Amino acid sequence: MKRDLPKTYDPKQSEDRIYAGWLEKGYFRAVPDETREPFTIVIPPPNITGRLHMGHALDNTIQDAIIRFQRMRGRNALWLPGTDHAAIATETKIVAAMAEEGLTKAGVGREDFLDRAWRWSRDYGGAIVEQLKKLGSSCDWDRLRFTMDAGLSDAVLTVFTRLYDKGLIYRGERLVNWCPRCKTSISDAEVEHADRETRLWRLKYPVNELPGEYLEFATTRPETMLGDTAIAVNPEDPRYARLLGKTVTVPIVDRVVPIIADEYVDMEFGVGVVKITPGHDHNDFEVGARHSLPIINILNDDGTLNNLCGPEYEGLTALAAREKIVADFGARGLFAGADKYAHSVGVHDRCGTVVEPLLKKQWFVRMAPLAEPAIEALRTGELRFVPERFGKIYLNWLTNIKDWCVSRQLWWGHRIPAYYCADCGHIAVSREAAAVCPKCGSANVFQDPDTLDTWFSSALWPFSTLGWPEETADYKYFYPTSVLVTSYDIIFFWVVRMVFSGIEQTGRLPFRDVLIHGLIRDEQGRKFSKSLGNGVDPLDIIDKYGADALRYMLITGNAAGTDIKYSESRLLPARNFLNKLWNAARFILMNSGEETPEADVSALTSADKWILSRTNAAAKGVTQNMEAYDLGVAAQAVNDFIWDELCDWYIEMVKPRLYGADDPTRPAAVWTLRRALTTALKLLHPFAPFITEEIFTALGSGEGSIMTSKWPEYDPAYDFAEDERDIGSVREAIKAIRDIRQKMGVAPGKKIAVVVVSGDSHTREVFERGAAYIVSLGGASSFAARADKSGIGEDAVSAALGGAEVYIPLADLIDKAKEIERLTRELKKAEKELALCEGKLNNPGFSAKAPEALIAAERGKREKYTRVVEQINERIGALNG
RNA sequence: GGGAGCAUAGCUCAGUUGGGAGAGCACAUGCCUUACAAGCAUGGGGUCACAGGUUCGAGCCCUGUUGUUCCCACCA
Repeated sequence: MKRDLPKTYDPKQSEDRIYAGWLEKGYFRAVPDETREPFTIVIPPPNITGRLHMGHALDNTIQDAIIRFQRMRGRNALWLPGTDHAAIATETKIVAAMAEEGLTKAGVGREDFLDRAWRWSRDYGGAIVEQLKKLGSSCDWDRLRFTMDAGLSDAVLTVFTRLYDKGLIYRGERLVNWCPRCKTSISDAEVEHADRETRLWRLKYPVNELPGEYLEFATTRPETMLGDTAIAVNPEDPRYARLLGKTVTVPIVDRVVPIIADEYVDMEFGVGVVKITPGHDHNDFEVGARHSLPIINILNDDGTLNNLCGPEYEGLTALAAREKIVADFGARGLFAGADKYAHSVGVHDRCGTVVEPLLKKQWFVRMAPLAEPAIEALRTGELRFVPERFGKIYLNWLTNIKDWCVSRQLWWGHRIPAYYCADCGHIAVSREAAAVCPKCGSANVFQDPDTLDTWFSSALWPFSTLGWPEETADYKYFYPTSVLVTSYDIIFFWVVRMVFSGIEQTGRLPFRDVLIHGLIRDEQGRKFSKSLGNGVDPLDIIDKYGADALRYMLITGNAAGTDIKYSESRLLPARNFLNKLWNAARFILMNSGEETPEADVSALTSADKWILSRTNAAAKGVTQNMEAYDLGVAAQAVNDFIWDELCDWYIEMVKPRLYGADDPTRPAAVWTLRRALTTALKLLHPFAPFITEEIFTALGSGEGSIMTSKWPEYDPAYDFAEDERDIGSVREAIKAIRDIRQKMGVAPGKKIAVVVVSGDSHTREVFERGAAYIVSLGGASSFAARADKSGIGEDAVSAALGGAEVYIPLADLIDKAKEIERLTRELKKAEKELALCEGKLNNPGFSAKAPEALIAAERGKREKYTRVVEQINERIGALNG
């Protein structure tokens, strides 16, 4: 296999085999070891609702790159995988699947439904694990966790009861966001706002104390008037001062309600009058609380009107009721008009249904005391976001936080451990099911039917996965974790909740660093979504280009926290780069033979020292960037090193030495090639694990797997600054030769002489590449000796010295070329200015009408730039001469 | 209303102690040169959105303006 590598790299031949090998060797496994420092990442658990998408591929590529880097650096690296039960998302999917069989939740019952949900979670959870493996993820699969595992559920119970005992969880009747389709409450974070085109209706209520007078108001939701318990104006509003304290009658339900004054009413908006419906609007609820207004709920759980609305309205949908109300008002002469109006409405992020504020008894987490230490952690710098700006978003949200509604009217999830006594009404919250009421002894107790918000369990993920609340060895050793990697869209949902849960429950931050990445979008910048049909399956891409190419594409050309516009064309440069590496490896294997020359610094040529020094620099740069989480810059640095320096320069330079089988410097070249390549492979391994392993094995370094090999650190023994400068000079010289030919007007075929500071193979390199003659720093004899050694030949030497057209020391040459370049730019600029003022002066309208001062100024400019152009031309001429 | 981004080559984007304006793709020219045409060599292409300021020096720091994206809140 060593010699017969194919011309193009085929990932399919390698990836599955290599991954199986890693698994077999147990390289992903991590166990506590007090002699080593841990490095821990917990995976953001994917939802078991379906297959992984490109966003997951990005998220997990970043994590794998970091964990592989740390593992190679000697840390005891654990990447803990798992999946999330995704309560509402999964339940919605299962309900939809059941509907196709003609089944409903109520029809099959709770137990049967949960059976289906468990089957679902096993099927999809398994598929997700397979996808992660295809990507090359080096997770410790023995530790695979699921948010509904026994251990994790136990953690949920512990946290819920603890918070309850501390008074941080309470049950209360509040306006919650109610999804009439999913028939559950949802948290504020689950409500999205969407712009809708609607109408602003103007309606009137008769004022009871002043017959014939009406109070006009505006509303976007006429149907809620059935639940009105007041009508409000601004206390400062002179138009309505005389009406305060009087009452109006709400028609249809014939309810007499007061006219009240409240700051909340904006005098500028509409006619400055608002109907107050405390049962169906958050602002109205607060107004109602201030004025002790009754609260009337007019809706059923499915969003239709209930029996408080009278027989004509009961059962109607809100939309149907709206039309009927408007018609009714019209019939009573209480309709004052309607205007087109665009405003935003809250919709459920999972199903897009318009959310109804409804009065419900729900469980809440008291946020103020929990938010405080989470805010403090960021302020003190103990918690760090990368990039930093996401810290501001985190703070902004935490400082405005409201209590978190955690109960959901769903079956799939962690059931709330609250037990109600049907006889005395006592509520007991405990880890164990209560058989009898602890207060009255009645056996007539039942558990709360609701479950917890899915984020309640994910909030515990960094420690519940490690065995907490037990003080396990894993928990003690691997917690707190090192870095959390996720996208910015779940900072509110998840990151914040992990932070305050970690602080509250474990007394420590769950992680120090939070690395935030962006979202993957399509070529038009749109999110991937089912409805747009623009989704891409990472597995298809892996099948076509290989996992390495996908990973490499996702990492490069992107800074942390910014979105990536995905297009398949971005895979090509990644694939091409990996193929370049593949062929460099082929070349080295073809030429290295069986021998493994020892390192002997004295035998190394300048070129060898140069690439070793550059290798060293690459290792240093990549390491620094990896530590700073600048993965894109790190990957680019590896790319530049491999392609530009190793392939385009060193391999080209070293070819003559390799082709001459008895060249005395050949072993040094082979040794250097292998060392440079090996280092490059290691630096690339976090991003492209498969191809690097394949080549590493083929090289037969004796280090075993690249996964467990030692990360290349900066090594002062291979820092050859002088040789770096030398080759740098050669490279400059080659570029300069072309420059000087063009810019100094050396005729084609004419010879130029260039001084370089170095000898042997570089001289030859300059000679061949530049198609020019070269004199080295030591003068004629030195050049002759070196030219002879490098095989240029005596004829060429004499030609170089005798027939040179131009002779300039290298440093001057470079400076001069740059100076000429600069002058040329200035010349262009001056010529442009000159043309501009000449254009003005030649314009007859300008000379006739413009003020004299302006014309004089333009003349001055013309004179100035004419002189400047002249001067620059002179200087360029002098340099060329 | 509050907040955070973005604006750099035709396209997609990198670019932190402030000093060289860059990469990939595309384009042009010449090459199947014994690792690689998924390649090599060379080249053209820039008002770093605009206007000020600080500085010896600004793509980068400060102020303002314009355009654009996203997040949060939301006036019936």
